Amino acid sequence: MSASEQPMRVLRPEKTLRELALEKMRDAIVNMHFRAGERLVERDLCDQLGVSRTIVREVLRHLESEGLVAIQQNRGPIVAETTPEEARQIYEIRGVLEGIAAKACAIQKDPAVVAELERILARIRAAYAANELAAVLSATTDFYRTLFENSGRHVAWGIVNSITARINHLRSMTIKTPDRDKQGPAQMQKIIDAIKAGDGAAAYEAANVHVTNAAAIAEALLAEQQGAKAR
Amino acid sequence: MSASEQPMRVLRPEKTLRELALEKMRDAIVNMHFRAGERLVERDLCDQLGVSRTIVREVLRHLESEGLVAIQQNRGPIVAETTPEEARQIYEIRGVLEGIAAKACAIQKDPAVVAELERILARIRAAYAANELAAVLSATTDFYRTLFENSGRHVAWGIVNSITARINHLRSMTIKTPDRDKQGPAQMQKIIDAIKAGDGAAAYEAANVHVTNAAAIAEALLAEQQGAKAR
DNA sequence: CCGCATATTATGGGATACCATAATATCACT
DNA sequence: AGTGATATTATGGTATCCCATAATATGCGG
Repeated sequence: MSASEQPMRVLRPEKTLRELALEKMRDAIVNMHFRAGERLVERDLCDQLGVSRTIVREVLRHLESEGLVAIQQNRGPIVAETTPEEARQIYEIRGVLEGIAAKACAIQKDPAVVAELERILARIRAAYAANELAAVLSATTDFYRTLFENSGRHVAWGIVNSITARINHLRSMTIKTPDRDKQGPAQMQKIIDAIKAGDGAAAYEAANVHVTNAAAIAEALLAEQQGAKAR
Repeated sequence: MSASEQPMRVLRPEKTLRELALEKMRDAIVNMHFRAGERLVERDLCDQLGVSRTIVREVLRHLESEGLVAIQQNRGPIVAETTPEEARQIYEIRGVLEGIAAKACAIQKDPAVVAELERILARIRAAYAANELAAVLSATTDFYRTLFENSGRHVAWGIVNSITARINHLRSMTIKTPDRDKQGPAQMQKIIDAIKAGDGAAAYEAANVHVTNAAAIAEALLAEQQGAKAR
């Protein structure tokens, strides 16, 4: 059969308007094109996105369930503010979830995955060296995605992805921290080493340490901000 | 002051129609008033819920983001089916999240929380004895809610709550299993004991074991079903 | 000029009616 | 029987309504 290799399916990427609007809005919020706490007036968003109010409302509801938008009684949606305490909780959750993904990878011990992770880590180091912080962030996301998807942890990846969006501003701050360009990659290397060794417990630990470390940096930065404000 | 104790606030539970519809729909799906995979025709739901299509659409979108509804290209929403593999992942996630909540409780070691947990566990035992399975489920949910909320893990509780909805049918099956009426409460007692002793690691382990056990039972039941179908 | 009551406006919550299109079902013809 | 044309159903999406309420502006009496 000529079609046995390539299943010849006619795929259609045709996303709905709603999905496009959702991505645009999520992107806008995550990249802070709105101030935290800013009101999101439905009719204004209709103009800005060029879609009807129906769509805007569906999108806002969706983002609410992701925690990026908060809807207050009779006042409508605003950009959700993530408190330091919530950020702490989010880092804690990421710590254990990334831990189990890393552990699962270690147990599988797939050389292809190890190679992929090493390629991505090289990209991260290069991005740090070139001081391209956006590239650091996206490559780091790739690193974790690889961990999750290759161990079949799709549900967990969905959760991590969703909650990480709420602390994106902290992520971009932590990677700018002095020495993080060495510490971060070093910790990720440990994850890879543990996977290569097939050591599940060590992989869990290494992934957990990496997140816990980022959490500590973020907490320090927030405390500093708080201090500066009180001054 | 006569009003000092009871702050005399005129609270308004005034939920929006949308929220009411959302709860009704979620309830209907979780309690399997729809078959898995069944199409959810918007206009029909309008009639059944007595609300406009606007609301129904927002609700369906919301439930999609919770994973209870799946929306397929140009065919509209259907009741999402949770595969055995997804169920496995969900149990794994619950295992670690309930673990960290239990651990946090153990570190706090609050006698009031311990007392509360023991009250709830007594209710669970009573419900098992009376063979009131719905009461077992709701009390078990209370047990875990107590663990999460009293350790301030609100974000994690939200996640657990949401993913647990997707395996509700398995939950009601596992608690019917022979011996689960003894094993389950015994494992929960271990969690309480560890908290009482302030032993974080033991509390994590006990909570994790409880969930892992439920997962194993569910997996066995699913395998059995599969076998029966193939017969 | 201040305090209060009263418009006014902005906006959300919700409902309808409508259109275009895709998927499906029906049917008629050869 | 199988092909093609047609009708039906339902989604994706839009445009407007209406009403209730929160915030703001306005105005008036002292």
